[in-house]
Amino acid sequence: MKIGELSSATGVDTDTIRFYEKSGILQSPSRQPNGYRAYGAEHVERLAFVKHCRALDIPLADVGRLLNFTSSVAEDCGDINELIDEQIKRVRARLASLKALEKQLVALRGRCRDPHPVKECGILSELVAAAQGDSCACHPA
Amino acid sequence: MKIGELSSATGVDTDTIRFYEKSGILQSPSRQPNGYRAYGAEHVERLAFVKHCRALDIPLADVGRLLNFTSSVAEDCGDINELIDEQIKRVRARLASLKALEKQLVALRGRCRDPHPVKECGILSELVAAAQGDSCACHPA
DNA sequence: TGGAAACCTTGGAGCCACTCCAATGTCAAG
DNA sequence: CTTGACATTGGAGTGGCTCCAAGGTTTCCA
Repeated sequence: MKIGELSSATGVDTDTIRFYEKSGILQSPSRQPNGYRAYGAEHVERLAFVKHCRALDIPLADVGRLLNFTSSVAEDCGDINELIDEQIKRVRARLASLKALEKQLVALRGRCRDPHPVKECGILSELVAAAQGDSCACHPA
Repeated sequence: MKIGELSSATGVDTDTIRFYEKSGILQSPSRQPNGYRAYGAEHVERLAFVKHCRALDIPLADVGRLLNFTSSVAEDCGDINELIDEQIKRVRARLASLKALEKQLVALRGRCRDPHPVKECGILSELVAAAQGDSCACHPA
């Protein structure tokens, strides 16, 4: 199985596959006589695992740790729980800050309903006012 | 005003200030005889503007465009509205995908309530199953 | 006055997870 | 025999910083 075939089997770009290999997430496959990478079913599975984890936005370093777990004989999976819990925490923190951000942007946008001369643009004057230390619609006290 | 003073006046790191200068967001200030950067009130204001925009997660390139608007004589501010609207769109798209992601992670986490042997870990078997093409708790059909 | 600590300078590397590119080599179809 | 699709490598670019090393300058305190 060549890299392009692995790519279309998994939906992961060839560049990304090579990148994963270089960063140690995927083991280097054996080579065909012409130098082409030769993959097997186990690579498809491993790469699909990585892809699924990345779809969950799990950092590559943590994906590597999970891959180790799959072949480890560790006593219990407390570390796995912890890893996922941390991921949930990260996502929730980002969600909270994005929600706040959306509010701020909508408030800012509300300062300027229709196009008019730049000098009268509420958005720009909000931003300038904020820069001058005044209170602003987007970041109310 | 030295770079450290500008930094504490605005709460922007000195490295970041130099980075902004290098990327053309802030103009190069004049220099003191000893080579130190010499800033004035206008720099404080401009940098505070940038900081505020960045707090709104507006990309640096767009911040640059906004800075141009503040000193431009453009006819109307339609471009500004558009820029902010795009930013809102980006934030909302990211919000939606993060919400989905949170659901998926929580579902995944639910597969493993308490620590137990790795072989029985619901999280890991979910991820492996997903990698094998089976349906998974985190990405239901 | 001396010496330490705190500042400043530059250039460059590192972060994350890719993504794109150029130059070159290999192979299958028509 | 050519064309096109694939493969290889190494390296640069993305965004927005952040950190570092190796040096120069200034400030503070005993």
